[in-house]
Amino acid sequence: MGEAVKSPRARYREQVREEIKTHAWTQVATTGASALSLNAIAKQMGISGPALYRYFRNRDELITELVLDAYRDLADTCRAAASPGDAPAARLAAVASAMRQWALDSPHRYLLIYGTPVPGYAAPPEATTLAAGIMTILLDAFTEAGTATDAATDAATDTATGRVPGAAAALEHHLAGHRQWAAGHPAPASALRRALTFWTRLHGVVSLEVAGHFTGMNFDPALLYAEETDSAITAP
Amino acid sequence: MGEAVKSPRARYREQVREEIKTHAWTQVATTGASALSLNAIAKQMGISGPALYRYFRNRDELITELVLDAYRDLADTCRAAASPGDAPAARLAAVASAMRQWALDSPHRYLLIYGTPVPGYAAPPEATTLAAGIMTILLDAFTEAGTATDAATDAATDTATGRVPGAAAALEHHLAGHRQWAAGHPAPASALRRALTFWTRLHGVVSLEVAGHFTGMNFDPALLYAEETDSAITAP
DNA sequence: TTGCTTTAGTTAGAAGGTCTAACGAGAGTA
DNA sequence: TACTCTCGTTAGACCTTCTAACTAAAGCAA
Repeated sequence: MGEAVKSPRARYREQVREEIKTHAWTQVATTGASALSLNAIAKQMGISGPALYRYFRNRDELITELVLDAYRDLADTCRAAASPGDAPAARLAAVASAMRQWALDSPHRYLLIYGTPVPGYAAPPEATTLAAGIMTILLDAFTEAGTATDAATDAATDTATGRVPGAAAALEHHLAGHRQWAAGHPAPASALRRALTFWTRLHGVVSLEVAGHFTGMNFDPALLYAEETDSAITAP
Repeated sequence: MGEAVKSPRARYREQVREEIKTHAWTQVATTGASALSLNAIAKQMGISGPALYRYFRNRDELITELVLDAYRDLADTCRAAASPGDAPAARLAAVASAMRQWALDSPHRYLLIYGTPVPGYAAPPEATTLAAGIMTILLDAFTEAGTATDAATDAATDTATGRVPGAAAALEHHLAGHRQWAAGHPAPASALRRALTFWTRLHGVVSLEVAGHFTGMNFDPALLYAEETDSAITAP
């Protein structure tokens, strides 16, 4: 509010920081975050290496900034995909599709968030907040979906097949008492469980695909992803 | 065969290579693969840095060796967990449990295989072979399990709920024509699909856990893993 | 306008890394 | 005994991150 008008120096500073981040992103996109070099960025910008340390305390601080940008972008992408008017199942399908596309658009950006954490690095608290924001979209949808189909699901699962009870029930019971991560969301335990498995199942496919573990296997990951999306949305 | 007896020089060489790898593993276990330093290993062994280049052409070759060791160890662990006498569902549960334990025993070793690939690095063909070996265990179990419960599953899925058809059927149809990765295994398409989702679902949970994405969420990943194991084994 | 303060950028350099080149010394082999 | 092969050495090129000390200029205030 009060800081709407900034001093010219602060404006310039902001501008240079953005330019550094832009160069960093192209480097991340091409060689990955582990090969990110402050020296190379400086050379590209026509300044000396140490000059960058006026803008970022060290390499980790720059990477942290990139991680937060990536989280923000992913959260925005998911939010944009979940059209409020659509039915919950359609919203979830759209979010799933958007997430994979976001990952494939820039594999290194995805790996920056979900890949191997860099040695000394610790994710900033804000990252947790942003991750919770994505989770809220899922919790909203599963909560709404759950109340609409609970009756049918209960009827189906009470019959023959041995699904749902055992492990799933145990997990739900546990989550009912460990729901701090839902940040006060009034989702029922079943929605907590389904949102969690939605996340882990899709991440399982995407992360293996992005890391290249499907290359050479010669099948279409999109179909596997579609199947897992479907399973995560329609399974009880 | 003919090379059973080796020259003393070759034996010494083998021995030093092993010692280097041992030091490399402790370094991977503590700081992760990205921080692996040949210089540091040499210092620990009391030799100069360049001496290591007599044994490994470069850093990548050492890492490749570690990756193959990790694959071999994971494959052995899975094989050991799948007792031939047990029922397929029990074997799969044991393999799932062993895989998570293996990952948690040394997160960096898991990430060496399934984490962010290092920039210029390409997995050697032997890695694909070893990965296929693990897959064979799953295909065996799901093939055996499938023939035992197919009738019941068909009956259940023909009824009310909208599961199985759509995406799952499309995936199975696709896999029936793209099964090179199964390396000649006579598994039916449903077993191919279930083995694949077994792999991706469990990897989804473990990789997020190992990368620390559950820390701060304050729930027990073991229960989530148990639920996903159950879903992957008992789902149609 | 003059002068002070703050800051951006510079070069030099320490400490670390991978990796090559050239050389000495010893172990294995003929 | 003499040759060859290979191991380990040092020197050094070329990277990296990051600190220290200095210069120059921009902004601000009297």
